[in-house]
Order: sequence, then C-alpha cells, then structure tokens
Amino acid sequence: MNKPLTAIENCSSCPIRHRAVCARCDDDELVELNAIKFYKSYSAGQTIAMRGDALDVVASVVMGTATLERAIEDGRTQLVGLLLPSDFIGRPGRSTLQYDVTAVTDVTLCCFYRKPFEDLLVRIPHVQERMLEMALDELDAARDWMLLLGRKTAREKIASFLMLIAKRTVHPDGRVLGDTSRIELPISREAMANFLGLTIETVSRQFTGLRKDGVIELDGNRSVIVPDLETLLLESGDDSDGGPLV
Amino acid sequence: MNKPLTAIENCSSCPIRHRAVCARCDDDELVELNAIKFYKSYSAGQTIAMRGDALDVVASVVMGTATLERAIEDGRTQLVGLLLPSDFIGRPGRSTLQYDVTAVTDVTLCCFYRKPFEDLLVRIPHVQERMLEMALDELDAARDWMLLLGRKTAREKIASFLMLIAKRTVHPDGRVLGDTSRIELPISREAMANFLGLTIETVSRQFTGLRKDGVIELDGNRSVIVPDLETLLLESGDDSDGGPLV
DNA sequence: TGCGTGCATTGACCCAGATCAACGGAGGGC
DNA sequence: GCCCTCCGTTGATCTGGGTCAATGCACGCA
Repeated sequence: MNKPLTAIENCSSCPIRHRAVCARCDDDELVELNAIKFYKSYSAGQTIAMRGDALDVVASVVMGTATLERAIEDGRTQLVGLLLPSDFIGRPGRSTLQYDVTAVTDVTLCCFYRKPFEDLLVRIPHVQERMLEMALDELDAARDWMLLLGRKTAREKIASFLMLIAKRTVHPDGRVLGDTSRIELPISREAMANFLGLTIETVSRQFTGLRKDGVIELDGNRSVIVPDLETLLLESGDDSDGGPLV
Repeated sequence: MNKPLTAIENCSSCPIRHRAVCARCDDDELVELNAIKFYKSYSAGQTIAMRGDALDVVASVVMGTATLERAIEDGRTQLVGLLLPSDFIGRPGRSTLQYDVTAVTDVTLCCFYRKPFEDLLVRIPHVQERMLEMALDELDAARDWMLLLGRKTAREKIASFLMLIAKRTVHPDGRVLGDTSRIELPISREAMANFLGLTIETVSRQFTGLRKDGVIELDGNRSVIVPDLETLLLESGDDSDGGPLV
C-alpha cells in the first residue's frame, strides 16, 4: 500500500507518531491527519502566540523549546509549561489561548487546523483517547510542579529542575537518562527563575552552591555535568518510588 | 419511554449530568452508565485513598469537600486539588493513584467501576470528549494555581483563594456569585495553608490584616463576609479580563 | 463546673530568598 | 583592535514570611 505518507512518516518527533497517538492509526487515518497538517518555524525569542489570541490551530513541538507563560501586569511572570519536542500546544474545544507562548530556541511546530482536528477526534476514538491521556499526564506534571512551587527550597527546586530535564532528554542514540550525565539546559537563567518561582540571582547562587558542594559541575552556561545522579536526586527532595515519571 | 433512570436522574451533582457530559446521552446510554455506578459515603477526616493505592474506580463528588494532596516525607504537604461537588477523581487509563485523597467534610461520591467506564468511553465519543474537556479545564486551573504559588504574595494568595471559593460556590437558589457576599470556607486554616504554600500562622495573620483593612469581615472561623467583591478582586493580583473562570 | 483537646490567633525573633548594585566575560558589529 | 550589549555571577543589605512559643476560644465530656 503506497499512500503518500512521507511527510507524516518523517515527522518522527510529532506526538501523533512519537508519543504513539497514531501507533494505532491505519493508513487511511494517517492520510487524513496528513491532509490537515503543516509545519511552521519560529526563531529564538519570537512570540508564537499571546494570551487572548484566537487560536485556530493546535500543534505539537517537533524541534526546539518553547515556553508557556502567565504574567501579572506588574511584570511578575510564571512559567506554566515547558514545551519540549513531542509536547502539545492548544486545546481542542477552546478557541482562545490562555497563555503566552514563546520560542526560546528556534522552534518547528507541526500544526493542525483546529476545526478539522476536532472533527477527526470524534471520528477516531483512539486519537481522542490519546489526547485525554496526554492531558492527564500534563495534569500530573502540573501537580508535581505545584508541590515544587509551594513547598520546596531554592536548592531543591534547582535539583528537581535538573532531574526533570535529565529525565525528559532523549539522547541521539535514543537512550533516556544514559550514563552520560551531562544535562543541556534548554532555557536561560531568567526562564529557570520564572519556572521555579525564584529570582535569577537565587538561581545563580544555587548553581554555585551545588557546584561548590560537588553535586554538579558547570560547563559554560547551558551545560551541567552530574557526577552522580543519585546525589542530585537526594537534593531534589523527591521521594518518588523511582517509578517512571516521563 | 420508561426506563429505570431514577437513580442517575437524581444524581444532580454528578458531573455526568451536572457538568453536561450526559446532556447528550440518550436513554440507552444512561442505562449503561447507571449499570456501572454506585454511591459511597465518607465521613469528615476520613482517608478516601492513598498514593500508590490500586484504583479500580473513578468517581465524581456529589456532596461535600475532599482534597488531593502530595507530601514529602519530612511532613511538608501541598494540596494539589480541591474537590468540590461535580469534580472528578481518578483517571481513566491509569490504575494507581498519584495522590492522597481525604474527605474534609462528609463526602458522597458517585463511583464508576474503572474498566467498564473506560470501555464506555470508547463506545460513546461525547463522554470521552467531555472527559477531555474536564481534564483541560483542570489543567488551566492548575496553571493559574502555579502562578499563585510561584509569584503571589501571602495577601494576594488569600484574596485569590477567597475569590476562587466565591466563584465556585453555587448558592441554594442556583446563583453563582450572588449579591450575598458571604463566603463559606470549605477547609480549615491548615488546609488553606497547604493549598497556598503558606503556614497556618501566615494565613491567620493575613485574614487579620484583611479584616483590619476593611476588605473582609469574619463570622466565626469558616465564614467570611465580603462587603465589596471588587476590592477583594483587586487584592488578589488577578488581571483576568473578568471573563468566566470556573 | 471544670477540664481536656483541637483549632485559631497573636507576639517575638530569625532566616531564606528578594532587592539593589557592581562586576565579568562572551560574542558581534564595525 | 574597540566598544557595546546581553547574560550571568557575586556582594551587601533588607524583608516577607517562617519558626517557636504563648494564649484564646469553642466544644464535648465527666
């Protein structure tokens, strides 16, 4: 069966394949998805969408890093989502965006027109099911994040963040959490501060503190080497049973 | 058509009706739902379920208030969900619970056996759709909550919490946010502290402060009178465009 | 009527992290 | 080469909210 699936086949980071929404799609369904999808790129620093914008597409991150932010007028800003490859933006069933979306590196999105995507969800139950699963996973992540924001110390917040990035990083060879204990930070100190509910000065001081205590080594501003991940985990205040966290 | 729908018809606070999942269910579908559902009650203070418990039911709150909590071993606790009537507990597709669920008042749940409920989701797309919508609403709420935890002052946190409860309260006559500006607090000072990432002492001091400044009046420990909701809204630090939040 | 227990309030003090300010180093344009 | 800008680090100081401790108050129970 040779149908024109190349574009979507090649979209290996697209959640529709990568996170297995469509592991169960048959060829006809893939063609349908393919028909309503297009790619769009943004350069680092660019605003992808702003709170209140009408949103007639949903999208998934193929490449790069974007952030979801909520701000108060006086400038205080809280990051409420970190969008890495395979993460989903937008919500079927709501037409305006609640948050500011910004590209922090160059970003490529795989977009779907919202209306036909919604129609498709009704027709193909297992895609709908996958959307629900993704939303609930995000909800769990948001709740862990709430524990971090409400109850953890600055040092624990930094350690937790490093563990989070380490766990989410997929190495070129496909491994996750490999013995290469190098963590590439996808965001700036400022974005980290907004992620963790801290100031950039405190973030910086905690990095210095962890370095002086031998928990981490710094290699430039965006690269952290962790001699022993177990030590870092202890610092994070997480008592998770070691189960898979995503 | 006289089918035995009385039980589910009477379950007016059940989200399956109340939040309109099944506004679109036909009689046969209601019978199906009815077949896998049962009620369960808990008394105030009782643990409904603990983190790690196997979870073979999903449920919605019919009456009372329950909390979803995440704790670290040293005792620090963060409330990650406040479950009021019509809220949903549990997630289709995952068998173990991530959080502690506690009844803070007497609680009645409308429970569905998870497996048949999941089967039903696949068969009845608009219920699946409603589940997704509810999950995404919760996600939005969680993100606003993250802004509160990460960036708001103690006073703003208290004011935001009061606004949240006011907005979610449905008065006996069906009105929401009526001119009766009395807010009944569903939880103790301790639970509020764990909700807001504060200590009970700080919660208490902020209540006193708001009272001394004439923003609120206290009537016992569980009842707050707000002369002017607009003033309270200003204190909350929310710049929401006044749109419906819920 | 007094006592115990569990919440809430208040006071005194302290400290983690914010704030304000100076400095350093890596590009990048010319 | 030089300068400029952006980002991160470090230092000095301040303060909001935490900590520790005492007190108040309502309710149940004997």
